[in-house]
Amino acid sequence: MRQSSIAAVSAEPASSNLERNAVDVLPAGMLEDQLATGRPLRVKLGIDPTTPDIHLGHTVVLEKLREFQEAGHRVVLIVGDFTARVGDPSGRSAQRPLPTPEEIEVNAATYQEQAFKVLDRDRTEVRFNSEWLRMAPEELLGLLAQTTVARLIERDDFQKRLAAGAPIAALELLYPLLQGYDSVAVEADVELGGTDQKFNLLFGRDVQSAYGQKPQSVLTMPILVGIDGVRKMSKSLGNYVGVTDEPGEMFGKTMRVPDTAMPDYYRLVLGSEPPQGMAPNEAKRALARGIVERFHDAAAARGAEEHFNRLFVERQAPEDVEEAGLGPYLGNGGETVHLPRLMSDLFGISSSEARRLIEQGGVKLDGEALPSGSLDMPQMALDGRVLQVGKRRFRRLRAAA
RNA sequence: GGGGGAGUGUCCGAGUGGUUAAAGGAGAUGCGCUGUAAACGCAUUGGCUCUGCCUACGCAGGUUCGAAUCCUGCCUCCCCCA
Repeated sequence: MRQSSIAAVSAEPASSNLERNAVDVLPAGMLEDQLATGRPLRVKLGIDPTTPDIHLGHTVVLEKLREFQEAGHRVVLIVGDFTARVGDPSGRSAQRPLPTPEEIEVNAATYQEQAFKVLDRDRTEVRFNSEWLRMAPEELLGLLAQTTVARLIERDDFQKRLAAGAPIAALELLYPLLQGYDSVAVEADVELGGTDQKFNLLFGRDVQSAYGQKPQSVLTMPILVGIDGVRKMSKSLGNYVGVTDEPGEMFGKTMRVPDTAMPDYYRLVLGSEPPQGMAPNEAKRALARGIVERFHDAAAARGAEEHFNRLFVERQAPEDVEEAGLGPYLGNGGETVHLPRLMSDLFGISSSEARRLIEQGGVKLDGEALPSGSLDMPQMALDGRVLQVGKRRFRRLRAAA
């Protein structure tokens, strides 16, 4: 059901460069008129710091903001430290647990830093919306008086929930009003967001009107699918590539993207057309290199690919493997090591899971699978060898001194 | 204020007294294969001092030889009427 909102990117050339890849630019013609005035526009984006990291899904909109900056406009980045405590109902079929104030504070700090991996700091104004949303109750009543319940629940997310008999928290109803008030507070000319933000963005126009401002225009960008190739990229689904992920991790996660989702990644993350006539494997490698280069650098991209080849093509252990002493795991009077306990300690898996992995041939010593039932191994047979658990977990073992 | 209904493993979701660690699906993991951590196929998927033991079906008690399934209280949520 959420799939329908993950719009495929049109390859058609847009009328304006800034409208490239956009799904909606509303109201029709307004942005063009605004641009035609030659006046620098105030372009707003709000991000609620509900999770600690920005991922590639966020960068789709950030890249678009960057283009506005390059065209001479000013970006107003709103860190939704207040709205994070309300919870954006966009695209949700149930209310999600809200982050604590402490989490919000921590996330807000990392968000700004990470956003500047894409945005030009000098042309960005960062504002926290608690600045104006922590308003007097009388003012809040004034804001609430600007709309009706019918208007608030007409959004698709709520209609679906109502039809399914799912709960809608009263708090969630407030969200579009607050986000709209952000636009009033910063006097936004344009607001950007993902397609799932369409309702909120348009609602902001009404709020601005109610406060005697000229309503903003609205531009929505496609939602990037996660590395599962199906659902929206999101931290909570675990299908994301974070902008601060290590190069090797970033490369590997990108290689995991299904071939079918590659064109979207090319267009939305790298801003280029997918290469024609290239073998899928090569095309994906080029994509992965491009992404690592974008968020780290060229050397990191090369290193990440080498690392990838080593692990997944040559099936070898990485160059530098972390060491682990066997001392704490000795049993039988210091003779043997109980592998499940060792593995559970080193890799944070349960010892039952470790046993299963051994049974299934997923545990290797210097590249050779351990026979099933290898639960206790003599310490001397392990010393100096590389223990591999699954595809990606390695440790070089050292006997106790 | 009144009436009705629901809470199951990471998630969704069967199961209404007896081989039930609990169908099925998703996700995840492992193996095989390979052009990739793609796709496809197979397998695994509560924990542990592991041929056995412990814990588990919202929480706390109770009935019973035996309960996720019955009873009581509590908590949370949903719907309808007002």
